[in-house]
Amino acid sequence: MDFSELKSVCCGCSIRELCLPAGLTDQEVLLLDQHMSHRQPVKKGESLYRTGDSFRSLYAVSAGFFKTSILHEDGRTQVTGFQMAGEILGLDAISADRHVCDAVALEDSVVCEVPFDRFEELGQLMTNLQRRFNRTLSREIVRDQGVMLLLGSMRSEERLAAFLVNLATRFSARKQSSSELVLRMTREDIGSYLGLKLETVSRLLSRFHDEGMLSVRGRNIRILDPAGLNRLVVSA
Amino acid sequence: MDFSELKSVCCGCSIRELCLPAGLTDQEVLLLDQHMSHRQPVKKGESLYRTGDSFRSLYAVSAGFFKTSILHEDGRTQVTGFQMAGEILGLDAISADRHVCDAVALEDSVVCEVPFDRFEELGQLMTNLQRRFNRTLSREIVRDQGVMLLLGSMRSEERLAAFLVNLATRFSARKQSSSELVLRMTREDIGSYLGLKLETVSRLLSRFHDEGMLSVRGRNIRILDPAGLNRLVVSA
DNA sequence: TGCGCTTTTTGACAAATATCAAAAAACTGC
DNA sequence: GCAGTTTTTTGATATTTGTCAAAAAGCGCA
Repeated sequence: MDFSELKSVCCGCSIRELCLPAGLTDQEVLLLDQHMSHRQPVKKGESLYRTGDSFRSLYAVSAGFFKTSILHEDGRTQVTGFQMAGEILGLDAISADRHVCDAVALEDSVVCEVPFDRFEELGQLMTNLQRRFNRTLSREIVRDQGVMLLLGSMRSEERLAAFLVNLATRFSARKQSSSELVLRMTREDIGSYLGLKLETVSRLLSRFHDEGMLSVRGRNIRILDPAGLNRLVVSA
Repeated sequence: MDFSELKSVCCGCSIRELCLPAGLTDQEVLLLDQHMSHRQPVKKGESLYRTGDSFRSLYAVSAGFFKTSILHEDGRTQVTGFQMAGEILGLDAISADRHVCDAVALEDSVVCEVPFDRFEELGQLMTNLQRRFNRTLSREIVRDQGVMLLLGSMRSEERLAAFLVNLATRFSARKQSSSELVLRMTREDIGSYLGLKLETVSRLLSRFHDEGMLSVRGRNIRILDPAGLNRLVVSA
């Protein structure tokens, strides 16, 4: 997808995404978006924000793909998530009015920027909006705890299987194929997210391939045996 | 501390804790607490709530100590956190109106229960309250991401050191000794939280003890070399 | 198209952590 | 204070994952 195409993709989406599943009408959403949100392209490799930046806005990903990562003093980094269209960036910055992670586009992307002070004002006026937003924040907590489970009690093959199943599920929720994945991140990014070294990720992908569970060609992955993958996640 | 003592400890604390650092006056807090929150003792070993319970209230820990854990289908569990006086339980349940973890008291404890529907109404009326609460939720996200960093990129000794430093810091913020820790959880709980086996936790404690960094007598731990511990966390 | 850089794969080996087992210590209820 | 249970410690060994290295594949750009 090239950049000029992306510019026409974005719709009145940011408020909707911040508060989905919404109780607002389409007209309300559209109205709000027009007044509050600002579409913004981010090129592959660029940072949307960096650790330490002061916090002004949340961002809804309209198109593209991001990763977020935190830095340890000694230079090690931990990828904390991958965000695709319809997902929100910046929730962790509300806490201290300062971004505490880096958000980097892994492909040419578009975000809708929502100034947080105006969003908060609006929440005061619209009960429903605020309620949805509380849920959005809580959902992120639940997601993070799922990652803790993954990192704290799964073995490497289960982690990778869970990661692939999760990606496939999110793609299919966005009406993209759930068996044909194009990874936007490196093996190192995946490894960081899963608490594994890149070589381990590579070996596991090769093994899943050899076992007929996946077809792996670089970053193009086809899931051949979804049930088998799921079995690894649930029981193995 | 026995139970009858605990009953006299709780003050008008729940709203304050939900929204600290607060912009409300003491009188406001007291007023709100009297109308909205309900003090409740929880005996050691009892569950405050369980996975699947429907969500009605948040809880501020007034006194005592809790752990939260999530269950994997196959019976494995992952401890997601330990909560002490002044900390909040239940934020993850807002997402789906249902608790997604178990909260168990690790000693006789007291919580302040805050019915969430009434709290939300109040947030609509008091801008400041809602703003504080957004931050509280975001702070939990940041905390969880810190655990991801710990689980995803630290080695066992760094994890344990980070855990001890974190506990000590939280105790001292509550004006308790930061060098004299009485662990309320088992080695297995610690291991689950840190993504390690209980034997590994035990061995590491013994090693820190032998190296003169800690004095370990069962669950009584004295930190003899805080700087050494910190060095492990930051750079090792 | 081809050159240089980054990413990925694979192998051999090393290190970290888990597993299994058994004894010691601590706690619980009476 | 004692008997039974749970928790903790420690040792010997196994397994998993990481480290180092080198070649292959893929990608960006002149």
